[in-house]
This record gives sequence, structure tokens and C-alpha cells, in this order.
Amino acid sequence: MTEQGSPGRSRTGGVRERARAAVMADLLDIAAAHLADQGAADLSLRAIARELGMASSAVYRYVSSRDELLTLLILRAYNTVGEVAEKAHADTVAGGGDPAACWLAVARAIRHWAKAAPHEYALIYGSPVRGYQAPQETVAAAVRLWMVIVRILKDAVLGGTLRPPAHPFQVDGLMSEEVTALAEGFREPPFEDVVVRSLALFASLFGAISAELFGHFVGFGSDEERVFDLTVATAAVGVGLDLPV
Amino acid sequence: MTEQGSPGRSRTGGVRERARAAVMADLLDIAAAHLADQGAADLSLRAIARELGMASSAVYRYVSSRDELLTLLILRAYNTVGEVAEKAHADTVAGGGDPAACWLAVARAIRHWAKAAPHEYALIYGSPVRGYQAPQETVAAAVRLWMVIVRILKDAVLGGTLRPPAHPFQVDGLMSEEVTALAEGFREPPFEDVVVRSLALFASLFGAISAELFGHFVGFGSDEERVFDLTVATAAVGVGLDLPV
DNA sequence: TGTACATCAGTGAACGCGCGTTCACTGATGTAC
DNA sequence: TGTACATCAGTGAACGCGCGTTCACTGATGTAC
Repeated sequence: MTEQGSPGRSRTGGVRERARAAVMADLLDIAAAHLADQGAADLSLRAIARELGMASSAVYRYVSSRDELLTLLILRAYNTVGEVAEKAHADTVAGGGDPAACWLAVARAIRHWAKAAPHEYALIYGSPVRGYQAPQETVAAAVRLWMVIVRILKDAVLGGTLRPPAHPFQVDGLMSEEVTALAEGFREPPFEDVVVRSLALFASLFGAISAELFGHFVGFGSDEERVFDLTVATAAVGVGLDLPV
Repeated sequence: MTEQGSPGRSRTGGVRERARAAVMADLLDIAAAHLADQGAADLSLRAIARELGMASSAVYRYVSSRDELLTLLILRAYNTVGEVAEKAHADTVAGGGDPAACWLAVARAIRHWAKAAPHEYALIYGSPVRGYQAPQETVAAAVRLWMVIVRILKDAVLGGTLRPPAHPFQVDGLMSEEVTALAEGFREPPFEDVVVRSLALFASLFGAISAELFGHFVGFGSDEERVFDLTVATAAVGVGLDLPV
């Protein structure tokens, strides 16, 4: 059942399949462009079909519904964020940076991406799209970023640079099985406390980006990058990381 | 020009005016109800008119466009958040709580409101509504919450309970005039650092609520309230407040 | 290599939907003298 | 107190729009023998 696919599928590589893949890629690119300049709420299959030069009904050969298209765009966005974070992390490590420097770099890189692609950002970190229900696959894609965050904290613990909390919290048994599996092989003391810290990093980062992007930090300073750095750094102190700002 | 209003306006109190105010109140209530169960994107003047028992064109006697209605709902939401925060703050002070306890109470109260009214929350703290441009009045309404946050930090400074930052940031000249005016009469050292701390509190709070509400903390623990408390408390440590969690 | 058949990308018309906004109007309520 | 007039809440029809999705179809491409 799993081998060879359905009967009749070409085994030569398939001109048809290649054409299909090319159209699919075009479709997604056009959809991404529309998303980028109008936002998810105004994303229209008919408009995409128009731009593809097809009848509106033809896009249903490639995508079963508008929701499925949204799901594809969401996956794309999560993967982009994951890549951005992974790259910032790797670059900082390569440059000899410590975990705190890594977090600052990751935070800045994600903010940078968000400012360049605000609708993509809003699609995954803003309010959910009307009536859309995220399938399980999107959760998996979102995990990439979490892995980077946990990795940073893990390195900080192992490197001895993560300050203990001023007042350790009682967190035993709080986290679910799935989450502990995230950081497999990593049970340094106290693991659950580290997970709480990762949540605080996540919340402060996306709180800061959303606030800036959605207009809640208007008027707080002319140098928005610096406001961002200081906001993220202040929260990070509570996590036990001293960012080099 | 400013006195007496336009000629012909009733000076007796006005049956017509009273009726008008009553219909306006109904309209807003219905709009709020629609917002609450469908979200801002699906808010429709025609649907509201239907529920009011009016022709769709009649609502234009009360509201000049859909955008104006959205503005009214946004103002309402900001004021509700302001009230919620002010009440939580006042109650905690009345109960002898310190600034840290106040912040925890405010954070919990806002989260509680957000969970009860997720669409109102999303309307003001989620991604902006398609094509809608917030007028200046909404900024003024948003200030109520900021005043509470600044008040808490001010009290902490004056009471000597705000720990200095582990590594003080250089912030001189960062903040705009308008913001410094926010905390009029309050120039305790270092004021701008306190503003940065308020941004960190804001970001961590709304980051945590948005993450929970929009599904980014799914699977991180069965006790969501506790996850929230710990997330907010961890960030607050960086701000210099030790929340009693 | 040639023929019969299956696949499937793309068409074009249609269904049914709801929306925001405008406009000329009616008729009740309020006002001025 | 009574009359002439102004105000203005609400009507109902219309304009013009775009959407997601379905369906029976054509015709080119690919496949099996």
C-alpha cells in the first residue's frame, strides 16, 4: 500500500507530475504574495486563479478548499520562523556567542522577519483566522522554534551560565508528557523550571513583537529597535539570562 | 459656536434624544454580542439591523460606517480592560498587597477577562482588522491600563521593593515626551528604566495571554492557570518584582 | 510502432450567499410664533 | 392653545461587489497491450 503509490502513476519521473508541481509552486507563491500585501482575511481563491490565468474552478485541482490553502501558508510561515531562528542561533554559536547572545540574536532575527512580513507573522501569531481550525501538522511545524529556545536554555544550564531563579517556583508535575519529550535526554535540574523559563522567553518575545507591530508601543521611543532589545532583555533577566544589550 | 449646540436642539431633555440614546445603546449591545460570538471580521451592519428590527439603511442614522462601529467597540474593550485592571489593583491595595501582589492580581484579572471575552481581546490585542485604521481616541483609551502598570512600578520604587536590574541598561533619552508625561510628577531614578520595565511587564503579560488564547501553549501543562502565573512571574523577576506565586 | 482506453488539468456557467452604502421617500415628533 | 413649518428616525428598493464551491464537459497527455 505504501510502495509505488497508486496504480497508473508514472515511473519515469512524469512530465505531468512535473507540470503539476510547477503549477502548485506558482499557486503557493501567488498566494504568499497576496497574503503579504492584503492579509489572510482577504485571501481569495478566485483572485489567485485570476492571477494564475485559470478559471476559478481549476484551483480545486490543486487545493481542496480555502482552508487547506491557509494551512499550507501557515506551515510555510512556521517553517520560515524555524529557519530564521535556527540560522541566527547557528551563526551566533559559530561566532563564539554564549546562550544569552544566542537568544538576543534569535529574538532580533524573528523581529526582523516579522517586520518584513507582518501578515505572515499575524497569520501564525496574531488572532486566529475566522472559522479556521489548525490541523495537527501545524503544531509539528511550530515545534522547530521551541527546539531552538530549549536548546539555548539547555546550553546555558550545561555551561553554567543560567542564573538560578531569584525565588525558585514549585513546578513539579506541571508539564505534560509531550513537552518533556521535546527536550529528550535533557533532565538537568530542574527540568520543568527550564520549561517554564522557555515559556517566559516565548511570551516576552512575541508580546514585544506583537505590541510593536500592532501599535501598542507607539510613542514609547524613537529608536524602536532599542526599545525592543531592552524589553526582551529585561524579561530575559528574569529567566536568568543577561543579554548583551 | 461651542455653547448651546446647534439651533433647534431641545432644551427640555428631549424625548427624541432619549429614544435615540436608547436605540444607540441597543445597537452597541447587539454589536458587542455579535462580536463576542463571531469575532470582528464577521461583524455585519446588516445583521445588526436585522436584530434591531430595522431596515439595514437605518443603522446609518446611528453610525456613519462599519469602521465607526468598530471604533466604538474598540473603545469599549479598552475601557473594560482599564476598569478590570484598576479594580484588581485597588482591591489588592485595599487588602494590604504590595506592588508585586498588585501586578499578579492585575495580570490574572486581565487574563480572566480575556478568556471570557476572547474576541474582544483579539479585537484590541490581536492582529488589526483588515483595512481598519485606529483613530487617536483609541490610543487615549488604551492609556488607562498603562497608568496602572506605571503606578505599580512607581509604588514599588517609592516603597523600596523594586530590585535594581541585574545589569542596568543605558536608556537615557530613549523615551518620547508623551510617555514621560504619562507618569507626571514621577522622576525617581532612573525613570526611563522604569518605563522599560513597564514595557517588559506589558509584553510578558500579553505575550502569555495571546500564546494561551491563540494556541501556542497547547500541551505545556494541564493546569493552565499555573502555567500562566509562572510565565508572568518569571518575566516579572527580570523587571524586579517577585510575584507571590 | 500503433491503437484503444484511462487519466486528469482546465473550462465556463451556474448556485446561492451576504455585504456596505446610497437615495428618494414617508410620517411622526418637536418647535416657533 | 393652535397652526405652519422643520427635523429626523426609519423604509424599501437598488447598485455593485466578490466570494467559495459544484458540475458536466473537453481535449490533451500518458499507459497497456
